[in-house]
Amino acid sequence: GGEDQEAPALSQAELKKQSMQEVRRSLPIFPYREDLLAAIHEHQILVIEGETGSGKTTQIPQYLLEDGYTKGGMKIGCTQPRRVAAMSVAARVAEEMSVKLGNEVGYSIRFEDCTSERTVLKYMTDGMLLREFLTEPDLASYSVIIIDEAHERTLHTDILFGLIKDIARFRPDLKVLVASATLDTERFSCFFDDAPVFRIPGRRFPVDIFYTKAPEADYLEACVVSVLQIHVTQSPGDILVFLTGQEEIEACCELLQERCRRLGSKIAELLVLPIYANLPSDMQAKIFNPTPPGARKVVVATNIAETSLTIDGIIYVIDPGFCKQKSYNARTGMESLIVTPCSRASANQRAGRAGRVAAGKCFRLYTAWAFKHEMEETTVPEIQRTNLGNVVLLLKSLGINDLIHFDFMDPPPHETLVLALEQLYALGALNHLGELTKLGRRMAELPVDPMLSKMILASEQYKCSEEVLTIAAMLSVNNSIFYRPKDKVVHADNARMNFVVPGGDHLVLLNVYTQSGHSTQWCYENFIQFRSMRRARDVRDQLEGLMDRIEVEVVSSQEDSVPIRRSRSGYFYHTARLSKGGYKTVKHQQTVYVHPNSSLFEEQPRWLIYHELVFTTKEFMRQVIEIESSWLLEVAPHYYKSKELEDSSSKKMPRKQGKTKEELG
DNA sequence: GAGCACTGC
Repeated sequence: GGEDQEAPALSQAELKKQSMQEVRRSLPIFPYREDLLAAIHEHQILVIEGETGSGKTTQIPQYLLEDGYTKGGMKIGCTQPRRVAAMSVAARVAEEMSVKLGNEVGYSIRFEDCTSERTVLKYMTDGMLLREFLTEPDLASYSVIIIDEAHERTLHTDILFGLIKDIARFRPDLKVLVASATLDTERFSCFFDDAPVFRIPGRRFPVDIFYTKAPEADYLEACVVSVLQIHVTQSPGDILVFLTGQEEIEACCELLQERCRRLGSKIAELLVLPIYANLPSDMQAKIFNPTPPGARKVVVATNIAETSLTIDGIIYVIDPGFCKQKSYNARTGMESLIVTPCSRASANQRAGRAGRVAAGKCFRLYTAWAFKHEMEETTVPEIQRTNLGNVVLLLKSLGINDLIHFDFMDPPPHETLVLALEQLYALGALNHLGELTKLGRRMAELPVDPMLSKMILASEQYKCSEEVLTIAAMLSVNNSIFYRPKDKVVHADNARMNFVVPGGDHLVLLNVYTQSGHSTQWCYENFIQFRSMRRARDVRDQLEGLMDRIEVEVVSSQEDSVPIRRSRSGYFYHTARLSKGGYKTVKHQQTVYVHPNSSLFEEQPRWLIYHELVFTTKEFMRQVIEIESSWLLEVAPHYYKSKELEDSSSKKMPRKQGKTKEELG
């Protein structure tokens, strides 16, 4: 001993805290801290234009907290379009504040609430905040709401715009921040009654953009050639190629591998890696492995690499300028997924992926003229491309009766709203005045499409809610449950055949779920997508948890499929009858076909109900179940005239059947 | 006999 100790050395934790504060102070947003707080103090609504890497998402809530906006336990809420972002940003902020995640800083996403009584900084998905309106219509527990990534214009964000603008009028103490990338901030400002725009620069490297001199006839081939050219002529750095879907990506990867094989040792090693959302996780993870020295990595991706994930080391981007986009035709109720030219905003986002670590280059496989004249400025917002049944039900249950005049930033097509209202009326969720019924109120509690929630509520009377909950969960998993890799098509189809039971696809799905071991091993052996099964189980658990609140008893019909199929007739809007060559929808006499993947593809029953109508090569009904036409009159006498249900192809049908119309009134 | 962009409650 005997040594004089001066001030005690800083502990590990304190050192870490200090360096973290240094990082915070080095962010581009830091010099703007005081001005930003002053602007927020002065204005109720502020649009914040901040590029990626400015630090706005992690810092602004902390600045507000430091400035006293959480006094008295008031919360600061910040929405994100994606679950992963909400989780990871919350974790980062908790670390910066040296608190345990879930205490002062937390997040809330579907299936997972990581918040507590103490939580004052709450990150959440935009859909989650939308649901919160149901329990707290004025958001009274919040002092600030931040809508982040507003430029993405997700369906939920767009609805939030209208609702928040409305409550801001009678809650002058509520601060609203709309944060967006450099895009369209004027439009946001205009929508929010000329709210001022506060600009924060980002930290990005320059990206040189190159166009082709003439349009490319075959963009897949052009991609392959460009990759090889970059590989041979350009300095080190990985390549990111944007294609539209799995099939294209597989084809591109195969072509690249084949040409590299042919060139052999004449060129350096090229690692070719595909990435798309449906790719099994272990294969997805490969894109993040560091590139070995001397080699080059090329990642061939869908739009997933545009926003959802970032790959380090990308210096070169190849952009053919196309993407797959969903659209919805409200006149026919049909969805389609079509390859379309992407927007200029999307093209710029793609190019930006080349400038995250160093200066980069983007090769656009179209002409500068096409960029300027043939591409739309921004992508059509989701609200204008989708079925709105769910959203309309939610807004109705928030007491918004006049949806036609709701303050949408970009209103959906009139027909989409009308069809949604019509269907809700037909389901009994709305009365003839367009007001929510008791049934509608119960339906709104369930986070599924109205026709699925109707099915769940109908199952009560047929005593088969246990089974119907499972079917609803399986149907709301939009991906195919069945895994069908190209090289094992026969095995996969055999595995699938093992699950087939009579009655229709819904019963097959029920069978898969019932037999499922839910383990990765079981799924792998049975050619079932593990991720889809896990999701179905999560959805089912959530729905089952809500049954108490809507007063539905969870009971099983055991082996009997009739009650299950009867519950399904809640889907009477989606009825089709066999007619020569295919089917005709009962309501619009539209010609449609059973999807070849359906278990009823060969049986062709006289009457069936389909889950969805999708246009690909033909008008296909996906997920169909056999029913009896008499059930339809039972569940929807107000909707069907018995004449429509007469079976003209059957000579056995007695003519007096038509009288039931009068009998049913 | 066809085929699955991406999110989210």
